Amino acid sequence: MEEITGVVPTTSTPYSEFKNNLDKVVAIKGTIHNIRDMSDFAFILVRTARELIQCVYSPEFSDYRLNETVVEQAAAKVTGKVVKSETRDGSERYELQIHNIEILSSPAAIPPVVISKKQVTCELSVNLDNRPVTLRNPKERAIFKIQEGIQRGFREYLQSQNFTEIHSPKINFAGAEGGTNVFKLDYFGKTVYLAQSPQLYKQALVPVYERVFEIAPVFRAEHHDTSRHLNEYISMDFEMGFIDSFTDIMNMETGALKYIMNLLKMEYAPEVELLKVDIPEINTIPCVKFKDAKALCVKKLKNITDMKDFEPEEEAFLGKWAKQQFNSDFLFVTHYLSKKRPFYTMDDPEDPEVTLSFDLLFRGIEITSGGQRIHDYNEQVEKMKKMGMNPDEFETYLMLHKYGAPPHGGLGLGLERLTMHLLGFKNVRYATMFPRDINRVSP
RNA sequence: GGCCCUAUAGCUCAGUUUGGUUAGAGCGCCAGCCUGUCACGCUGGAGGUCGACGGUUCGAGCCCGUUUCGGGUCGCCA
Repeated sequence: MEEITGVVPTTSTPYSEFKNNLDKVVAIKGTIHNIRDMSDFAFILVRTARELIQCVYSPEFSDYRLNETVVEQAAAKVTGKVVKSETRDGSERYELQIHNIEILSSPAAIPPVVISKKQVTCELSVNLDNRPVTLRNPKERAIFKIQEGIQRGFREYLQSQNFTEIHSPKINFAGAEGGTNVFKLDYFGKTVYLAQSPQLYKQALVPVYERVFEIAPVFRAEHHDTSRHLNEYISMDFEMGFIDSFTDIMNMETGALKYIMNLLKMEYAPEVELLKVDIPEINTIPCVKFKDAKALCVKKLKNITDMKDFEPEEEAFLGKWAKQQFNSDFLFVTHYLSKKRPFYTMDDPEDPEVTLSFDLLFRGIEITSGGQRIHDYNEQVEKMKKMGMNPDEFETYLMLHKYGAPPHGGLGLGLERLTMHLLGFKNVRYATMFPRDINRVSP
């Protein structure tokens, strides 16, 4: 066995380590991604956790002789010397002169779709059917590395702001929020429901920890068959106490988004480059009141019928407007109508028709819903009655208010939707590793 | 769920004026060649119940009906 003289690159010390090992012998473990057989030599691209490393086989310096076991998708340990690549464009790159290849595992069949090219070219449903394989493609996996960066940024920023990370139960006895449909489940003979939001739990924890957040799946039994709906998705939620105004929540979100975008630029550069991600610049995010935004839409667009909410066309228009007017990819729309918001939303004391709530539009699509919550017990009970709900059914939830809650508020952010719009996809499923929708529960 | 579109090789798609012998291409796969590729290139080869069922016709990938799968769009929302 040849002596290893260099530092072995691992998933934590990847390709960038190469230049520190120039002319030294290292061993890398990875999957054979592509083989370009030239004449009496060959290029073998090895796929490691985050990049492709070019290895060169030639009888000149390889003790090993290529054989039929060296195939795409075989797991291998490749030993060799780190040298500078000959590149046509003169860019500085390094490669491995193969001394030896040890095959660690061999595939039983060739992949059903081509994953060794730059792009996976099959259609979405075929891609999803073959997810365990198609995700191996560098561009496909970069999507979910970016998604990891988004949730990591959300977590790190909130931790820096003294938020406590929580996990609320996903199996619940009460249907809780209502409005949208919940999945029913048999639970030892009782009917229980899958959580459609951590809302009630994160509010309950405000008097405990003051600031809490959760990144977790939520379940919606909606019969929507669209390019932006999932029946299970990752919700990034936070809730904070002792706020002076619901603008505190918007400021916190602005801070989190700034942090996330910066983190992507700094630590996810290979993926950002590979996917040509257009990372938005965020300074301050402009705000517009719902009724002003609606007036603008009515003025500029035809056939506006729903005066209580926005249609997709209106959101798209407001996105363009924010870009032109404020040079912002983001736009807060505030003071939504009381009747269109959930029962826990606080009404504006100056105008009870509207709420102290907001949505965040990103490039013309809604990604967040948030606002200030009712903290006074009697006020919450009254609002429930007004909305035709029975407060007795919400006894556990109302313990929050009954035994004292500070002024508070929070928001929920759909991780897949944010990923989708950041990467410019037309379908949320491209930004979902294993989507669960009305027709798909596998793989 | 409503409306519109589609289904041909493992994948992505052609299949023509008017239905007519053995249904084509690119990628992938297999074999051979190529001294630096980087979506390598070149030559050759294998690979098809034309989604399924029924109908019209001397004859259907093509026309008609039914059905299933897939895509788009709308209801709602993150």
